[in-house]
Amino acid sequence: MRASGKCPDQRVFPAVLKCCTLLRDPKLGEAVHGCVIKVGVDGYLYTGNALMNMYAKFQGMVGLENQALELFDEMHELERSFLTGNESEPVDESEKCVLSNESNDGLKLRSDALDSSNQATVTANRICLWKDNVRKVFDTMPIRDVVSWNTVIAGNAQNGLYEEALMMVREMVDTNLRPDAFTLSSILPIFAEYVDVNKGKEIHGYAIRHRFDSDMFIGSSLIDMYAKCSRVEDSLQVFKLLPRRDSISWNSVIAACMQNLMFDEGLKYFRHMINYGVKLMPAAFSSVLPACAHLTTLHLGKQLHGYITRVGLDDNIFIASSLVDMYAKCGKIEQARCIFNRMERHDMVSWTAMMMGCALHGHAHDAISLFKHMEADGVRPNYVAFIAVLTACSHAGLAEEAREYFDSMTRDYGISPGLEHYAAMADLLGRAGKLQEAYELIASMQFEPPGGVWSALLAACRVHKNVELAENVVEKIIRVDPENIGALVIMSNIYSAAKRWKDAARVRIMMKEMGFRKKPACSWIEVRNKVHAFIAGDNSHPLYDKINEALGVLSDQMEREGYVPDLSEVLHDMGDEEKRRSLQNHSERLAIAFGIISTPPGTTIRIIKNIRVCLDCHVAIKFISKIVGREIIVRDNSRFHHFKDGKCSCGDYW
DNA sequence: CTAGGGTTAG
Repeated sequence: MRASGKCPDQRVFPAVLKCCTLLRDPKLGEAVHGCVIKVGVDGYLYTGNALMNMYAKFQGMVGLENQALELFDEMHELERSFLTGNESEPVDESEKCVLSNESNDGLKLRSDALDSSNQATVTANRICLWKDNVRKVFDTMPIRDVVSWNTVIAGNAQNGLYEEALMMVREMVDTNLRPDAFTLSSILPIFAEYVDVNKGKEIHGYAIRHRFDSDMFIGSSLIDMYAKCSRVEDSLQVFKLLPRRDSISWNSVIAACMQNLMFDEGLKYFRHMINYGVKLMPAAFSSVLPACAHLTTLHLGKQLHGYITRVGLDDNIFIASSLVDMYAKCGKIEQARCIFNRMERHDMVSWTAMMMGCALHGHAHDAISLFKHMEADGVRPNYVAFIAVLTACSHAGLAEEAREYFDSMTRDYGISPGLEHYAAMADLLGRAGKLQEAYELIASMQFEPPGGVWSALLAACRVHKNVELAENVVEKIIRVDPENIGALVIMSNIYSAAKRWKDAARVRIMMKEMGFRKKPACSWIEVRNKVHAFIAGDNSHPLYDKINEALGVLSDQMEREGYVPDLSEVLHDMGDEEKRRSLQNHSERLAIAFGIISTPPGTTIRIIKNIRVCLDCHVAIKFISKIVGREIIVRDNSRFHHFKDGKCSCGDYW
C-alpha cells in the first residue's frame, strides 16, 4: 500500500498494529508507530488502544539491546526526536509526500523509513520502559474509552504492577466508566497472587450483581483465585455454575485440584474433560503430569506421554519440562534425560527440572554440569535453580561446590538466599559433620530462621550423635514453632540412642501433653499398574499374612548374614523382641516384602515413602537386596536410594 | 482495539 503511494488512514493501523503484536516484533511495531505519527493519525481512539496493547505485550522481550547500541549513532535525527519524545516533530506535508511518494523508489523509501526507525526504536526500547510508552500514548489520547482503560489495567496487571493496576481501576470509576468483564478478569489474578480471598470475593459479588458471573473469563479467574486462596470448594462451585465451559475453564478447575493436592479429584475432572470431547490444550497436561509426578503413577504418566506424542505436543516446553520432572520423580532418570536432550530449546524451568531430577537420583556432578551449561547458554538461574543445584551438592556431600554456589547466588545474580537455600546448606554441612559451621550459618541468617531450617541441622545432630547441639537446636525450633512435634520425636530418639533414658522419657511426656499423635509414615509400591499403600503395623492388606511370613524368613537370613537390628531409636518402652517386631513392621519393609512375593524374581522393586527411610531400615534393605538378589529402589521425600548386592548408591552418607 | 488457566521448590 505504501509503495503504491496510497497514504494509509486511521482505519488501517489497528489491524497492522495487532499483526505486529501477534508477530511479537517490537522493531516492526515501533516502526509502524513512527508511521502513525508521521501520517498524523495518533490521536485516534482505536489506534491509541492498539498501540498501548502492543507495548504492554512487548514488555519483557529482550535480546536486541546490543544491536541497538551499535545502530544508535547512525540514527536519523527525525526518528530520534519522536521516539525519545523530548519534542514532538511537526509532521509537515512535504515529509508525508516523501513517504507516500509514488515512484519506483517507493519500496526502497519504505524500507529505509522502517530501517531507520527500527534502530531508533530498539534503542528506545532500551532507554524507556514499556510503561513510559504506554503512558505517553495514554496521556496524549484526546478521548479514552473502556477499552483504553482496560488495556492499561491489564498491561499493568500482567507485568506485575499490581498496585498501579488497582489504582487505575479506581481512577477509571472516577471518570464515570464502569469496570466491565474485561476489567474484572484482569484484576482477579492480582488477588490470587496476593492470596486475598476477601478482595476476590468482593469482585465475585460485583460480577454477580452485574451479571458477569457466567462469563467464562471471569469464571476461570475466579476458579484460580479461590484455588490459590486454598478455597477449592469455592472453585468447584464456580465451575459447577458456569453455563458454558471451554478448555481453559476445565484446565483451571483441574489445576485448582492439583494445587490443593487433590490429585485424584483433578484426574477425575481430566477424564471428564476428555469424555466431553474438550480439545486438549497443552496446559491441560501441565497440571496432570505434575499430579503423576506427585503420585508417582508411572503407568498413567506413560499413557499421557503416549497421548502427547500422538497429538504432537512433544515440543511444547511446558509439557516437556513436566515430562522430565514426571519421569525423574517416577525413578526413570534416563528417560527424563532423554526427553530433556531432545528438547530444541531449554528455558530456566526445564534446566531446573532436570537438575532437580539429577539431585533426586544423587547425580550431583550431572546437576552441576547442567548448571554450568545453563549459565553458558545465557539462561539466568533464579531462586529455584539455586535450590536445585544446592540440593544436588547436598546429596553428594560436595560442600565446597555448594559454598561457591551459595555465594555466587548473591554475588553474581543478586538473589538473596531464602529458607530453602539455608536448609539445603544446613543439611549439607550437617551431613558432612560440620555441625558447628552449619549452626553458625543458620545463626547468621538475615531473618528469623524457621523451624524447617533448624530441623535439617537437628537431623544431622542425630546422625552424628551430638546431644548438646541437638538440645540447643530443639530449643530454637520450639521457640519459633511450638507445634513442631517432629523435632521432639527426633530429640527423644537422640536421647535414647545416647542411653539418656530419663531425658528421653521427659521429652515423651512433653509430647503427650502437647497431644502427640504420631502421623503414620506410608510406603507405596506399584505392581501391575496398581498402587498398594502400606503403613507401619497395618495388617489390612489382603496378603498381610504372606507378607509377614516372608519378613520372618528374611529376618532369619539377614541375621545369619550379620544384620544386627538397631533398636536404639525405637520410640516406645518395650522389650527387645517387641522392638524387633516394631522395626519389622515399618511401612517400607511391608511394601518391599509385598514386592518380593508378588513380582517375578529379578524384577526391580520400587518403593516410595512419604518420610525419610529410618536408619535401621537403610541397613536392613541393604541386606535384603543381597539376599533376594534384586535391585531395590526406595524413594523417600527427597531422594532415591538404589540398593543392590548389599550396597546402597549413597553409601552410608544419606 | 481490551480479559482467564499451565511447567521447576528440603
